[in-house]
Amino acid sequence: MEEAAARERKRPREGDAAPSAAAAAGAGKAQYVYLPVADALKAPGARVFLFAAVSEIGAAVRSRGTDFTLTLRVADQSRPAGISVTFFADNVALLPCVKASGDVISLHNVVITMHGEFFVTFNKKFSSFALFEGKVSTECSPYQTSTKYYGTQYDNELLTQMRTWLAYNPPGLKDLELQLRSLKSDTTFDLVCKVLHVYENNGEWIFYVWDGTDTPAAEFQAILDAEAVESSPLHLEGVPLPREVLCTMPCVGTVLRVFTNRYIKEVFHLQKNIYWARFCNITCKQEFGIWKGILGPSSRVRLLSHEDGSVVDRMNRIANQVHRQPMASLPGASNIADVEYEAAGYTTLMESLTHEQVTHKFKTLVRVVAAYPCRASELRLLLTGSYCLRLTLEDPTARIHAYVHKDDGAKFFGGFLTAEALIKKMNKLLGIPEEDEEGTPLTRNPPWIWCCVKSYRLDKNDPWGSRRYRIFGTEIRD
DNA sequence: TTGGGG
Repeated sequence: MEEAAARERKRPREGDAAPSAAAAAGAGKAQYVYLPVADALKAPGARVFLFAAVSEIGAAVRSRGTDFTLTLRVADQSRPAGISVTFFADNVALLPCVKASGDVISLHNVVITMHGEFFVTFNKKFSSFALFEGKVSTECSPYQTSTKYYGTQYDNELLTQMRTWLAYNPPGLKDLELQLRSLKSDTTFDLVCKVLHVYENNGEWIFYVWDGTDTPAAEFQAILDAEAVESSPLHLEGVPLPREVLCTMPCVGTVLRVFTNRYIKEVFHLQKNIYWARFCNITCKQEFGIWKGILGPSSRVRLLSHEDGSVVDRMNRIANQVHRQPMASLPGASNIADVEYEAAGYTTLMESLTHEQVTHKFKTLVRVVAAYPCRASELRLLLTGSYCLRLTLEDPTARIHAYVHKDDGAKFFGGFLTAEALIKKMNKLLGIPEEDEEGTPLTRNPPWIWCCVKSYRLDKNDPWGSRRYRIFGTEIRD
């Protein structure tokens, strides 16, 4: 009798709870109390009550049936790795709308299922939920509840416990999280970033993502494959971004292109709005010295709200950023170029690309990643003064082609040089190391140089299409 | 019914 009374006391007032669930949970167990997630897994098929923190927020999408569906990952102390919860509802507004990861969710009458691994299913007929803010607060009432949610006498106490646990175990902190500034090739990591643009073509998707930091400057093969150097691309995508999209890109920090040929269901939301997101289990590599993100079979995309801890952290860092110059060039750019255009302010390449006027002059800090021509035999032709040199300039925000006009060649190279001196200067510019006793080094690492560049147009009728860049007032020092 | 990561 007493046991039954105790059970009754602990049982939330949820009148329509099915008796079969109690039977499934085994005799004598008070099934209608909240269970630690790890314990709930011992009762697959049973309806259970869970009180957990939301660690990942999926996007609401239409199911293959008639409903809308949403997946959250929730965790508690008993299972910090968390478990996936699938919600169904015939209306998006009925799905949980989690404000930030780390918020707390109460789940009543959800069912544990096992399909290779454990899942939690929210059944729209008999399950209910409530969402609470995860940050420490005296506010204990939920900010969203489903219909049929009846709070229990344990809610407040569990909420306080969960908030305390969360304060020491923030859900955003993952050991495999990297920023763009610390990218590494061939490792799998998570990236918290703002998705600025999504491009689709024939089942291939490109996500343009940004976290306010600069990708590391690439090292190139030192043995000059002239063809590879001359054809060094300005960007990885086949079709360059249309100007109206380009102009929405930030002027500081790298916009990383993340490629996939898999359909990512969050893509709909990302195309419609600019979101912060967590790209999970992604990899990266360099192509032509440009970083490229890749979403593989095990990668996922999770939308994050602006209130999410990881996002707030990124935005604070961006707001506090003092250096607009490329991070990799700090503490000081090598002084191999001497710049006349003292009056001009510093401008990133993206700032120039998105400048509202075609024609303008600026001073920038860049690396020369490629040159055309670069073969010694052809470089000699520059000495005749009737050819121009095309340099591929790079900073963390963009690459451009900039021409050293034939009239500016002598100024740029610091006088009329012998062929040998010219080749030596070009090698220095491209970061090609001089041979030493050890033999030819394997990599070249172009130095950062200050450059004056002017932007102009060839055709009045097509100013943007015929836009060119030309280097002026810049001299390569010995 | 639908849908689903370690």
